[in-house]
Amino acid sequence: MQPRPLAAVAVAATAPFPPSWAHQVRAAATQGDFLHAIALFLRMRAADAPAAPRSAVPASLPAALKCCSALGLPALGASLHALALRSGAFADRFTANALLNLYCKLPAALCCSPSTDDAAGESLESIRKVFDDMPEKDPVSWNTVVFGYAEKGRHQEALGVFREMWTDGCRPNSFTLSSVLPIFAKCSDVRKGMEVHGFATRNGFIDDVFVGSSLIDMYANCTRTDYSVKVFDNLPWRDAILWNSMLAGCAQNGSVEDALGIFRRMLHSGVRPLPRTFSSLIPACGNFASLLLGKQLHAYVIFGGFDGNMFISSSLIDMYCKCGNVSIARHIFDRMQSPDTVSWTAMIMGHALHGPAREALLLFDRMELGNVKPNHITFLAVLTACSHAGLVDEGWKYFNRMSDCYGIAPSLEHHGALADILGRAGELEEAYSFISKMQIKPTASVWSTLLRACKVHKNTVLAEKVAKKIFELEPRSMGSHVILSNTYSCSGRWNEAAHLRRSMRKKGMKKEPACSWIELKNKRHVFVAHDKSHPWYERIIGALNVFSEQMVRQGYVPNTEDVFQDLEEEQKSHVLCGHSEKLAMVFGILNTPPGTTVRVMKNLRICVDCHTVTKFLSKIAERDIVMRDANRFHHFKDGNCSCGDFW
DNA sequence: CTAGGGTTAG
Repeated sequence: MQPRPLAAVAVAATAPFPPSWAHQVRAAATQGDFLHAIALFLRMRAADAPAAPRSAVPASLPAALKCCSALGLPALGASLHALALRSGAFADRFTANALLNLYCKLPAALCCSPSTDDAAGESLESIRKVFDDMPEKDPVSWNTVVFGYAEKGRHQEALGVFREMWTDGCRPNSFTLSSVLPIFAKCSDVRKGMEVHGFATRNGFIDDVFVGSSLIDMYANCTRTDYSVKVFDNLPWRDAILWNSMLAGCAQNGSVEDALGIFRRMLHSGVRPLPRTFSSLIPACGNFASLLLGKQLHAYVIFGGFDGNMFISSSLIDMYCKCGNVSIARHIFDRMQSPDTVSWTAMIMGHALHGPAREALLLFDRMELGNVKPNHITFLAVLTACSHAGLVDEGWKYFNRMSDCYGIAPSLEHHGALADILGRAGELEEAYSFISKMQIKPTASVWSTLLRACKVHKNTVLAEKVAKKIFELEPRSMGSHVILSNTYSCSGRWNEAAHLRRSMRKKGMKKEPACSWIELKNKRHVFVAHDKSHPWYERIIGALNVFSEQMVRQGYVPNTEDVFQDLEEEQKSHVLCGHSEKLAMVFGILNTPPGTTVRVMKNLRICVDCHTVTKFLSKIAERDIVMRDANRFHHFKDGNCSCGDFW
C-alpha cells in the first residue's frame, strides 16, 4: 500500500477541517484498525455532521464495507448496501466492488437470509445480483467474483465466470490466476493447472509471487513436486510465503528431507521463518517419526519465540506422540493457556495410542467440562482408546454420545472403530452383526478389523466367512490373506494355509517385508527381517542368544503362533530370532549407555513372541523400551507392557 | 475495492 501524501494534502485542503472524515476512515481501515474505522464512519453518519460533506459517503463506503467483511458484520453490511443504493454510491465501481467482496467473504452461516435454511445459496445469489446490477465492471469486479465462488467451493460457477470474463473482453491477470489455480489444486487437475501455467508464462505473470505460490501449491497437490521445484527455482525473488509453499509441498508429499532442505536454504538466504513454516514442518517430522529432528525443530520454535502459537503447539504434541515421547507431549499440552479442539484431540489420541488408554478418556471428560467441543476426529481418538483398553460399554456410550449430544453422524471410520472394540473384546458375533447392519456400506478395512479379531480369538469358522466378504470387496488384500492363513496355521489346518499361500503366489502377491528402525546419534538404522548382510547381524544374534538363556531360566517359551511357515518348532524359533524388531531393539541396547530408553519403530504389527521377548528384555537389560508398531505404541518396563498384553 | 502458504485419524 503506497502512501499518497499529495492526495491527502489536497483532500485536507478542501475539507472543512483536516483531515476529512473519509480520509480518516480510509486510513484506519488501511492500517487494519477495522473497529476504529467503522466507529468513525458511524459517528460521521450519526452526527449528520455539517462537517461531513455529501461526498464523504461515497468516499468512505468502500473502506467501511471492507471493515464489515473483515469483522464479519452482515447486518451492518446490508444496511450499508441499502445506503449505497439510496445515495447513488452504488454507481461508483469501488463501492460496488467492495459490496461484492462483502458477500464473497461472509461465511454462509453469517449471511442474513430470512429463511436461514439456504444461507449458502442466498450469498451466491447476492453476489450474482450485485454483479449483474453493477453499472460498470472492471477487472477487480471479475476477479472478486471468481475468487468468491472459488472460496465458497462453487468451482464450476467460478470457472464459468472465468470464461465469461474472457468473452466479455476482460483479460485475466495475476489476481484471477491465483484464484483459479487453487481450484485445480483441490481437484488435482494437473492438465488444467498446466494450461493456466502456460497462460501465466505467455502473459508475463510468471514472476508474480502470488501466481508462483499458487502454482507451487497446485503442483504439490497433484503430487508433482518436481514441477513445483521448477516454478520455485525460476522465480526472481522469493518471499517467506513462497518458501513456505514449497516447504509445505514437500512436507505434504512425504519428503521430510526435501522439506528440511528448503528450510535450511530459507534460513541461509536470511528469510525469517513464519509460524506456518513450523506447522508444516513439524507434522512431517512426526510422520517420519524422527524424535531427533523433532527435538531440533522444537528448540528452534522456542528460541524463535514461536511457542504460544496454537497450531505449532498442537503439531508439537502430535509429533512427540508419534515419535514415542508422550510425556513431553503432555508437558506441552499442560502448559497451553487455552487448548482448542485440535490440541485436545491430538493429546487424547496420544494417550490412546500409548496407553494407559484410561488417561485418554479422563482427558475427554475434562475437555467436555471445559466446554471445548469435540469433533468427529476427537471421537475417533476416544473410540481408539476404548478399543485399546477393551472397554466395550464405554465404546457404545461414546458412539451414541457423538450423535446424541453433538449431532455428529458416525462415519465409516467410527463404525470401524466400534467393530474393532467389539471384536478385540471377543464379542465376535456381535461385531459381525453390527457390521452387517451398518447404514454405510462396510469396506474391506472395516471387515478386516473383525478378521484380525477372529485370528486373536481363534474363531476359524467366522474368519472364513469374514474373509469371503473381504475378498469380494478387495480380492488382492494382502493383509487379509496373511491373517486368514495364520488363522488356519494356528488351528493346525496346514493344508488350507498352504493352499492359500499357493494362491497368493499365483496371484503374484508378495508380503510387505517387515522392517524396524532405530535412531542413534542423528542416524537412522534400518533392520529388515533376517538380513544377515547387516554389519551388526552376527553380534546382535550373539547377544540375543545370551539374553535368551537368561530368559529361558525365567520361564520364557518361544511363541511360534505368528510364524507363517510350516516348520519344525526349533526352526520356527530360529525364524523368530531374525524378526526385525528384535534386531533393532538389541542393536539399540548394545549401542546406548545403560538406562537409556530404547525407541524402536516397526512398519507392521509386533508379533506375539517379540512382545514377550521385549517384556523379558526390559527387565533383564533394565531398559525402558518403547516400540511403535503399525497399530500403537508399546511401553515396556520391568517386564510389563503398557498395552496390558491386549493389542 | 480483488489474490498465495498451516495443526488433529487411518
